[in-house]
Amino acid sequence: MAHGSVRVRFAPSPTGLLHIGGLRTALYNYLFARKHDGEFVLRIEDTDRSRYVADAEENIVDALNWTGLDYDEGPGVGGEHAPYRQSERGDLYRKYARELVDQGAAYYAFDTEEELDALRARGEDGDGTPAYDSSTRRDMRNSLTMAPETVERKINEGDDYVVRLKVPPQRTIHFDDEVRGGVSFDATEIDDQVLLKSDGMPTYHLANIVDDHLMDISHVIRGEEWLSSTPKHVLMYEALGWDPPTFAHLPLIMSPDSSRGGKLSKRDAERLGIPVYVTDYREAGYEPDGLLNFLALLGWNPGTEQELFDLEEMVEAFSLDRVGSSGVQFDLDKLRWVNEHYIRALSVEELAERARPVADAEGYEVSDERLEEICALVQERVQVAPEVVTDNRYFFEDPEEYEEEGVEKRWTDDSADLLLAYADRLEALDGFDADDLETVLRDLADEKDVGAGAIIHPARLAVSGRSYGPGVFGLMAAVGKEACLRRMRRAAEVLG
RNA sequence: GCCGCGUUCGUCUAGCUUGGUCCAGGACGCCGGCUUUUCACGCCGGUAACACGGGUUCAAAUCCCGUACGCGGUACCA
Repeated sequence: MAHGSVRVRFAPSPTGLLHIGGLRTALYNYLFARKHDGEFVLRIEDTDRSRYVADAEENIVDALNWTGLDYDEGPGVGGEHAPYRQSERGDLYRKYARELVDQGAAYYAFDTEEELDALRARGEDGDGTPAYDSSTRRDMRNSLTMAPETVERKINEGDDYVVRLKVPPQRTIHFDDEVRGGVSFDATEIDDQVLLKSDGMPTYHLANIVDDHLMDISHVIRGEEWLSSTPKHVLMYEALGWDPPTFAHLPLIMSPDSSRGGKLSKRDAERLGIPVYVTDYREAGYEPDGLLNFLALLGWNPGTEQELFDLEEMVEAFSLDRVGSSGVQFDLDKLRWVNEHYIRALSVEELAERARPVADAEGYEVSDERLEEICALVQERVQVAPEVVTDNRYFFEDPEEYEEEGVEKRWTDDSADLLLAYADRLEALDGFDADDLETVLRDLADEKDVGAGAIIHPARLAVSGRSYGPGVFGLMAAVGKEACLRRMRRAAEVLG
């Protein structure tokens, strides 16, 4: 490695809410930095005024805070390379754009977007040669073809111009990628990229390399969509006489929809019920550590059979050479499975804290004590905290209907009588704890000479409306005496 | 179209550098069983893959070539 210390950056564009793929990129950068005792920098790439979204930066910061991916430098926390918003670093980019022009590695161009679009749209000319390719622009209106005085005059007169990278003809640009190995591009395939836009703002390409160099970034870890533009970046590093950082391009997160494929888009994800934004995961009640754990495994593997990691363990196990190179499909089931383990690791109090706002939002009045009792019962059967409430509504309200399949299978001719008898005995009971409920039921079953199941199943159906759930006795105790009696008697009546 | 990257169970993947120990291992999902005179958890078992075609070799998931397919890029967006 050419660099002494590791410095990486997460450089999102504030064009909207932070996407799940962005979080994974941040995670890998974070893991790599911590693993090598390096620094993790947050840089906001807000050079496109037209796509700027005011709240986006705050959302990005919130997401990083929520997941615990602490950055060492960035907006808000500062650092010796501040500022960390590209919109505040404009002069820097203009300076290096000029330097590139002075070195002959870039040039001023006066062609309008419309002219270029028209040329591109024309496709091939009659003789089969393309109307536009990488060499075409060399014959257009720019500082390569015009007299220096003319160029100077046009600029002084306020004509719109851009600065373009002058891609050298006939060259192969090669660079090494930590996850893909060697990658080569033929320079004739590379367009003369705009570096400085006519509004004076840099494009991603210029801003990116200037900042990565000035901020002393050692490793650029980003999504694969950047692989094709990396040769342009390499060319710029060369022209400026800078050492390029080490590159690592991560596989893209794809839509699990086999018929459509492609990058996981907002539309696809919504259609498939997959949350796209980090905010959505937070609202859905996923554990941040669980989300991170899942994301780490999406494109990386530790080389061992370990699947569950806390952040520290992930840091320890992480390495770029175990990052895969093919696109990965998002698997919601696996995320839920991972999250389930994080739910189990919670204390009952912690789970209740998470369930509280859900219960409140649903309008259920429940004491902390009882909510904890419920959490203890369902902790091992929910995958996401809100399900404590939303999948177990019978704790809060009488069931309105009874699961058809369960009734068919468990409700028999003698069920109503047994249930009524059970209810009567419970009514005479002083307390209402699970042990008593069980004793009474088993005694009754013995007397009536039936299996305990003959009462257990109907009781569950009556009290919860379902054929599955936590152990019946604990469940009934949590539901409470009054409600249990009411529900059993009603079921006896309704189901016969 | 062109350029680049990729292709092992439905999905995430191990294995590929240094060919044989792989009739390919793990995990999610799914199915079955055990346990529980209640659901689940747990445990046990099962299902299912080297994209295709040519080489090279005594031997190929592993090396080479080609094809197909997928994805990315091809913007004064990032």
